[in-house]
Amino acid sequence: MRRPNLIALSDSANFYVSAERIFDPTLTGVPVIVLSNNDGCAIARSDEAKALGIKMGAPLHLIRDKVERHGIRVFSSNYTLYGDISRRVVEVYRDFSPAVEIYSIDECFLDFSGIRGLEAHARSLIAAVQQRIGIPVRVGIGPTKTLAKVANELAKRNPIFDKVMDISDQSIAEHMLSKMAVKDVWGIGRRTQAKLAQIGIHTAADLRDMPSRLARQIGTVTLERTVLELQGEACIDFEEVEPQRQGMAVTRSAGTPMRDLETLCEALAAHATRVGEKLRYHGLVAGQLTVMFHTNPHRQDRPQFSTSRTAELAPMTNSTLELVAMANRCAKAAWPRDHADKGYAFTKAGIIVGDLLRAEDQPRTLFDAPNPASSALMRALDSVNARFGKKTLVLAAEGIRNSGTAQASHRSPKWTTRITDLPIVR
DNA sequence: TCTGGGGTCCTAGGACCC
DNA sequence: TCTGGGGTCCTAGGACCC
Repeated sequence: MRRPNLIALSDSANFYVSAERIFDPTLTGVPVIVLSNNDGCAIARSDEAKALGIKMGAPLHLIRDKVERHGIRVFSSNYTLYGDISRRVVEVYRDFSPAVEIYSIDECFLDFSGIRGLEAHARSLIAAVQQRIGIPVRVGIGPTKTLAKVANELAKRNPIFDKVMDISDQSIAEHMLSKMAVKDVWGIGRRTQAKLAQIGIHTAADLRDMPSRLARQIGTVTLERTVLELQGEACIDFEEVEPQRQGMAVTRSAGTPMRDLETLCEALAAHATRVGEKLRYHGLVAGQLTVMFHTNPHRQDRPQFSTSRTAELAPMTNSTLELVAMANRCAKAAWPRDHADKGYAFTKAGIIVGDLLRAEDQPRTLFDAPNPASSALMRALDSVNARFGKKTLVLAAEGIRNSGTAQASHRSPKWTTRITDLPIVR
């Protein structure tokens, strides 16, 4: 296990917007937002859009007038593009650090142990990412992950630091922590902040100085680790190789509420289908499937219902047919008996799979041999949909009402991964 | 019928993050 | 205040076993 004594956190400013800007220079210096799935709300905003008061997660229909008044440029999310740009940024990072941990699509931890001239090194990295990929990044440096996150946060908030902040020096860290609100520390959310406020802990320095046992009492071991990390003791592993992921989910809010079992099952069939595609793409099989659905929690004036049902997948599978069948069974089992009285309106449904294993590691049993016809069918299904577009072939279980309703009317081209998207090729 | 202690496994839900 | 989707980790409590 790698235990760096100096860690850098590099993150991209407004990553999705920055990715869109690479290929469209007219987006520079103007307000830009990127929307969530289904074009529901704003999930990335350029600095100019933030300055106009567009909040994270603001629903598009509520900011429509602002968008038109200020000529804000609007994009549907283009995850294929962002994923590919992210991969290219990581390649650059590898030239500046012997070990890189990919933390999210726009953040990486880098091992900076033993590097002389930390700030200059960070500035070379920033320049290289800008020049080779065209993405602006910022770097925070500290002795633990939590302190690197603190430093990155400082670099983000204070333009005066010009994108680099190094708090590996004890006295600088001391000064900075006393000025930072505790809620801005990595791992401290609203609930924990409220609890901490009750016992007079308001700044990151207060948190660092609290007894770690007390931290464990009022929070969990997670809060205790945060305290120790702020003190400079590394408690969170540096994960160079991506750990085997534990689960995978596809959940969606429904445009129109689902009021009967049939409609719910159609939505779940579509989600299970997508889960199957993701499993096969990653070469995984699942041993467990969970169905969840609930009413709108923001409408407390309406009858509330929230449930989930988990079932074992034996043998393990990534076959759409089996996933959809199991989703159906779970949905029926979980369907509320008092629905006729209450008339629940379900606004969200999802499929979660767990117990994931690489398909080649799947245990073979004598009686449950994998069905070769099914895997050949799935390969055919995937290749047709890859060639002719998503949802060219679907299971009838998805129904026809739902098909093609996903909104993405402002999608940019897949500039780096789909040659036919390039204007010159069309 | 009432009573002990200790352990594992599973699930649901909470909290947080990007 | 309103709100999207996909993750992780942790804890409490129930079921079950010896």
